[in-house]
Amino acid sequence: MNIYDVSKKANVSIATVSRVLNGNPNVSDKTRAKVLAVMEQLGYTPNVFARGLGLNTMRTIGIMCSDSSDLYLANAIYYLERDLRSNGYDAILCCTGYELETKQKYFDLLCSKRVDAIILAGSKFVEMKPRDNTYILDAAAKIPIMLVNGYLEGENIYSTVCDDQAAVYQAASRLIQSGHKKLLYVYTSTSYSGSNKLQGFKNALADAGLPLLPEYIRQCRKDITAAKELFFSLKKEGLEFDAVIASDDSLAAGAVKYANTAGISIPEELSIVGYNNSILSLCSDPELTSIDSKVEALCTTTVNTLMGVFSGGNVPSRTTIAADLIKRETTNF
Amino acid sequence: MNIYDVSKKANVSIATVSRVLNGNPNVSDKTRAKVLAVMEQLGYTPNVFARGLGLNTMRTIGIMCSDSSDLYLANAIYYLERDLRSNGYDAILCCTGYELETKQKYFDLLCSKRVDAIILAGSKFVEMKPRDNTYILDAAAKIPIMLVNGYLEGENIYSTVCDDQAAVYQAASRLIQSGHKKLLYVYTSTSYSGSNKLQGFKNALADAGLPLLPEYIRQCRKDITAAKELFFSLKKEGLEFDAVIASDDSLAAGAVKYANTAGISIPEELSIVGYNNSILSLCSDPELTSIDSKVEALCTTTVNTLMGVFSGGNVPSRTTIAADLIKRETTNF
DNA sequence: TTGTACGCGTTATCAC
DNA sequence: GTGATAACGCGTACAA
Repeated sequence: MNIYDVSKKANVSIATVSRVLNGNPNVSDKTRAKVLAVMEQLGYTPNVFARGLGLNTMRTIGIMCSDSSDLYLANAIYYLERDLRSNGYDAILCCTGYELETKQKYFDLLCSKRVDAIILAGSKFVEMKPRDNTYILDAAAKIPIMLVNGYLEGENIYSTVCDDQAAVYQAASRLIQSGHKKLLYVYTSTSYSGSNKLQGFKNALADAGLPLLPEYIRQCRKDITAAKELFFSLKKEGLEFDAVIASDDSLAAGAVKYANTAGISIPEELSIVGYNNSILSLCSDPELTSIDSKVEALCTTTVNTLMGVFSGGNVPSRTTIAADLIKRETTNF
Repeated sequence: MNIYDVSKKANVSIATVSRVLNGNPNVSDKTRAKVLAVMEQLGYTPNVFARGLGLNTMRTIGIMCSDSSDLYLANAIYYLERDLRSNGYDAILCCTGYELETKQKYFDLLCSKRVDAIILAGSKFVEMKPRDNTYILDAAAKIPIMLVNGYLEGENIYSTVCDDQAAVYQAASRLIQSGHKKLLYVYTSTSYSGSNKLQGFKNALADAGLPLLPEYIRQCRKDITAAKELFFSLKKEGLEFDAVIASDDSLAAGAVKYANTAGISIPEELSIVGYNNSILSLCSDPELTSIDSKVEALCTTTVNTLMGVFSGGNVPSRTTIAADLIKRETTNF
């Protein structure tokens, strides 16, 4: 079942069939109707491989993420796929894990699959050492590379980021304004996004004239139980804190469980702010005040930018989107 | 940059290059080394479209799910992609939403993309009315259809399911044995998986000689807050219950929040069992006893079965995997 | 062990 | 407005 069968049955050439297929206006209405009827009758579908061979594109985008079961990334993938599809593109998903070597390997793999672009979801792809990013720059020589909530400068590389720094700055400032003096910042990673959040925290303290004490900045695995234990051990250390800002809801959820267990009242004795406005912020009791990092907007913008790149438009290499502070029960502002 | 360039530079024919490419043993070591060197030097990658055109396969599997940001499905997608890739297959992701019409549309779309098989993740694809499933049966005439935690009988259709019925039966029986008399069952949907769970509940009551009261079987949106409100309204109705079995952790999490708010002690006054052993079971306080539906095993088995189908092996059209009851803090067994 | 020639199903470029 | 034909790049009989 191919274009020849259709052309034969419709008494036209394959060129005409192809024209009908691709909406070329240079076909008479009569011929078009005839061809369409035959296609319908034969249940003909064009072969995407042959088409890909000629056009050298399959209208397919590679999406890379470290772990599609991560709450944030799962949402990102959902929105990316949805928006790509509504633009007529398929998404090939590729979960790379966290090691540089496998990330590079999968990157090459996607390139060799002739995807039309690669979207890097999450801030885990840009490495600290510039030379560890050359594989991305190399790929950008061939196809557009889109970063969702990550930033890398380079030709044919486009970033859409959330203004994490401003968001954390705002949250910390709010806490300080409402009387908190001992803010604890807990974070999971030092990625692009992670270091921006931390910077926002530092700036807020500085602008409020509060001291920046290293023991009030702690790292923790992205794990509710691990976070809970961290807070208990901090308490044991004798560290006093009246507010927690977490770089991820899971850590904030751990803080809630810690406070509930230790008999510390929220938000009277301890205020807590999470990040990502995930399902965990609704599952926690009391519910988490959390920073909404606007995944959907980030993804939609990324896809729109990509479409702009395809159509040769002049698109910004970097777009920043403001976060939202969602107030719930773990803060009194 | 194609196979001709390589053959020219290596002074061999394209056939030889092709043989090297595909690991054909009929090439002398010397020639092979020469060709490989040239490939390396030119940075040559075979064109997948041309290859796909000849072989009529791109080693790509379509994964369909209703919503990739759903906790359960996000995990399923992760494992499916991982296992497919380790078998040398790519995964095209397709989130269909919940409407039959769009599901059908995306199904056709994937078929027209000439994927080698379609994996249906989650039990939301098999409809109650048999005629609403004909689109799946039709597709199965062309390519294998794999169901993850859903069941449909038909040629070239393979199901891997979790024994939900036995799992709920066991949980309910345990609750009854430990002295509970008024078990409330809350569920989200009446899919294949959903009706099995319910049947397990009914059987447990029957085998224990307890009455089956319709007011003790309630439906609720998959939403923590909605669930919490449901329990409050049931209490207001005057319904008494000493145990809750939920078809999803989100409903169980709602039950925990209800009990905490209403001052009901867990598990002394109210025992709660969730389903899926998701992150919510760890976020709840106390942590949820939950049924682990073994997503990873389900996915691995699905992919293995699919590989069996491809290699022409005799594979079972239906595989059942036992669930695990993970005991935590919301039950006293 | 190696090479030649054709088929795969499109799209695009001509000529008419 | 339509038709013939040449790419597109690879796999693979078949021949040597």
